[in-house]
Amino acid sequence: MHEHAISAFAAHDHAHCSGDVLAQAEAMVVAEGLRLTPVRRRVLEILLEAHRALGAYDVLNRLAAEGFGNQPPVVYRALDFLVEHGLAHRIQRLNAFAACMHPGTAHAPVFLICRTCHVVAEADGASVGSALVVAAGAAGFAVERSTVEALGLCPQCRAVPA
Amino acid sequence: MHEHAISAFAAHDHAHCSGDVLAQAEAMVVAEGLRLTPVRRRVLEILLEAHRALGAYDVLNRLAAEGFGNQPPVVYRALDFLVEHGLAHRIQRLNAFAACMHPGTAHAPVFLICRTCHVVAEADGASVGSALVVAAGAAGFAVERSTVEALGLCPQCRAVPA
DNA sequence: CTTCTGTATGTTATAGCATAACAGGTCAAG
DNA sequence: CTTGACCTGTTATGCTATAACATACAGAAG
Repeated sequence: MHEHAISAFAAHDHAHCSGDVLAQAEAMVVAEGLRLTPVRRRVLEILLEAHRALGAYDVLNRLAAEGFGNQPPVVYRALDFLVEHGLAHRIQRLNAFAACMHPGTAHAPVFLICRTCHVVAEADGASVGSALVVAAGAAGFAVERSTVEALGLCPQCRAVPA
Repeated sequence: MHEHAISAFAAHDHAHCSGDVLAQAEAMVVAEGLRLTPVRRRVLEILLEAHRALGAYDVLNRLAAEGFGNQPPVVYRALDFLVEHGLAHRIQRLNAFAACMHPGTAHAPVFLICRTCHVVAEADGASVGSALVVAAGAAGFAVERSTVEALGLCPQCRAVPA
């Protein structure tokens, strides 16, 4: 599981990884008795194809161009569904959404956002999460959900300074 | 420095802690050759008085009621200044802003947001930050800024379940 | 096969958050 | 007293998100 962030930054076959994730998503949705409807599926595909975080309206524009509804609630509902069931994540810092790269796996994701190329990678946040629980516990605070996002430079952009 | 989160949740004299922080802020601003103008100072005071996260328009409404400009850029510029210089923090999850409770101190803040009473406390995030740097480093990512926010229950709200 | 029911989608309207661009004022340095 | 830097004010607009209601559709019950 440690190689996800690395592979997200490395050159790779997007069509292939998207296909894998989509297959996992379908299996997971069926297993839970949920429905990956055309709109939801297409939104997930759009996020997977983009392979970076997209704003809700970016997704909406693509949906509309394909004959789906072109009003905000259409895309927000689909995004809410995906986020709710762990198939996508919301990137608070960007007011944007990104496909989850390993759905079904329990994870406390950490997002690494490159300020140059805008790629968003998902890293294993288990150690960060436990440090957070400890720090919060010292204040008597019970953590239920957490958001951890880092802004910086990805390996490629570090290697090629602007 | 470990007691900040605790004191933020505990009952205390807001006027007193606000005054302290404001004095620290003034000293810090002078030391750096910056200007804590009336609008900026008033915005900071408003955040300190509220003692929780406020939306930009909440702050703007109070400003406007006191004769300052009543257009969004007025408050956003003041908030940007405060955030830029560490006198306030942006809470991404809430699209809101909170005064920094110990300006001048280098810190990687972690925010603890109570989902019931909406109080926001700032905890020491040093351990969380270093875990984050390690996790990101494994992916070759260089962290420059990070956002760590936890949603959950504060001590008071845990004690008195709804 | 039809009706019922829950869920999903479509649509209208509006609310909330944020910034670009330009105009005018203040103040200290030269 | 002019210049230049910075701050404030204002207009206008754009982006993000949701409430509320109407329609459609699939599967279960009869």
